Amino acid sequence: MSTPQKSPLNEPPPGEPVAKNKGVRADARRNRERILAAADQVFAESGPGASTEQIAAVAGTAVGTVFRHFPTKRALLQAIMKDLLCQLIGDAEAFAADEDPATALFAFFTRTVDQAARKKTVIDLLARDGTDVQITEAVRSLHDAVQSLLDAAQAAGGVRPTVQADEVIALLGAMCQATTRDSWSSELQHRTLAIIFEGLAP
Amino acid sequence: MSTPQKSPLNEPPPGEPVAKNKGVRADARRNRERILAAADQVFAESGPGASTEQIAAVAGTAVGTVFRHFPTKRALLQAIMKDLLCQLIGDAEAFAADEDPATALFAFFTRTVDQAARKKTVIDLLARDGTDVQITEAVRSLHDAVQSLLDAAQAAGGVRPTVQADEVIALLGAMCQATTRDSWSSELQHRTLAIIFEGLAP
DNA sequence: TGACAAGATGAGTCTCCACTCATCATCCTG
DNA sequence: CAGGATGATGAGTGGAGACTCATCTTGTCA
Repeated sequence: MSTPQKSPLNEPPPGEPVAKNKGVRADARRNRERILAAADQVFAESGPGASTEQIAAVAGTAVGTVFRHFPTKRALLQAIMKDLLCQLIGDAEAFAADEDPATALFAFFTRTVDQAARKKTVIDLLARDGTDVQITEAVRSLHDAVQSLLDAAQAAGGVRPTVQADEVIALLGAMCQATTRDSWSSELQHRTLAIIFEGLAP
Repeated sequence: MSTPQKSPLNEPPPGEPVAKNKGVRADARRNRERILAAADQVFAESGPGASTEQIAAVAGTAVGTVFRHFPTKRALLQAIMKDLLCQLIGDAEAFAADEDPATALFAFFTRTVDQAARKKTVIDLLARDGTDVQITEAVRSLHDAVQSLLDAAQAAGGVRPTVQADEVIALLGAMCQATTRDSWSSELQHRTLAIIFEGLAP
């Protein structure tokens, strides 16, 4: 009962934007990355039902290692979802910068749905919020990003002014789930998107 | 090894539209109904993850009885999905008869999504087809029903002529899944539907 | 380089759930 | 109303998967 049983290691207080995680051993950091990558891949292929063992196998570690880094399967899922959200937000900003405002929103929409068809994980991401503070926070950021895209598009006359951001996000989530669950032909997917875009247009 | 081990009992050859199931004992028929009702309720509340034991409890039977009637959890799910599909088709026909063609499609659409918000089962129903011949067949019927609704609406000038039935069904499925998974406010739900209807309009 | 703490390992535990079967109850027919 | 057949029962089986922990390995720092 000397109690040096376990050191958390899961998410050290976010000192800074991943500030090189000072006292953490090099192999530990490496493993964490591998596990994250493996989980991303496995969840993408098999959905959230995939087993931890499977992830460990792909990562080339033992199960215990996975659980050392992420105390719960749920925690692992959340970590990935957070990453994905950040990537989505990045996409949104990129489109806002590159495309003209009238099409940036549509381009972002299409891109996201396309990706969802491959990454089954994105499902729960846009749908469920009641998971974690950090996730909820990331969702808010996404909302903001979509809001900007929408504002610009409306200012440019590309989208009807009465449309609101939560409606866009709702539609986005719905389409992501749908393309994921059963695989529409990409042709059907695009025809369906076209209808939605028509509904958003002035 | 005298082998009177088991009599199937699950879905006797569809002699006629449920022709009173001749040789079937009365309590058996009663139990089948109870189980079906219980499963409908439980799956609606807890999603397809609900355990068979739970369903048996609600039905007031033993697990064994459930498995006597439906050899597999999947089979039970399919039976319910089939019922639901039939009900949907009935709805579609009712709306086609009552409403004017331009709005019948939209009314049916709204009704279905509203119901889905309550019945979690409808999700997999409209999404996944690769389950069973009978289901696939029922899905085809639904497709036909929507097709009629759509044809009439287009003839009446209520829907853009380029819209196709599979697109409508895809949108319908997507919205059902979405409202089901996390509960939008019914207000958001209707605003979102409005956008889609706008997209379908000429 | 040696020593020790941080980390990795993986067999084992625990829980949950779909499904089975020997036995008992009920229906129905003659 | 008797007796056989059909159906109901529910403890038991098997398997899957999340999570643990005693033990071994390795990175790191003096």
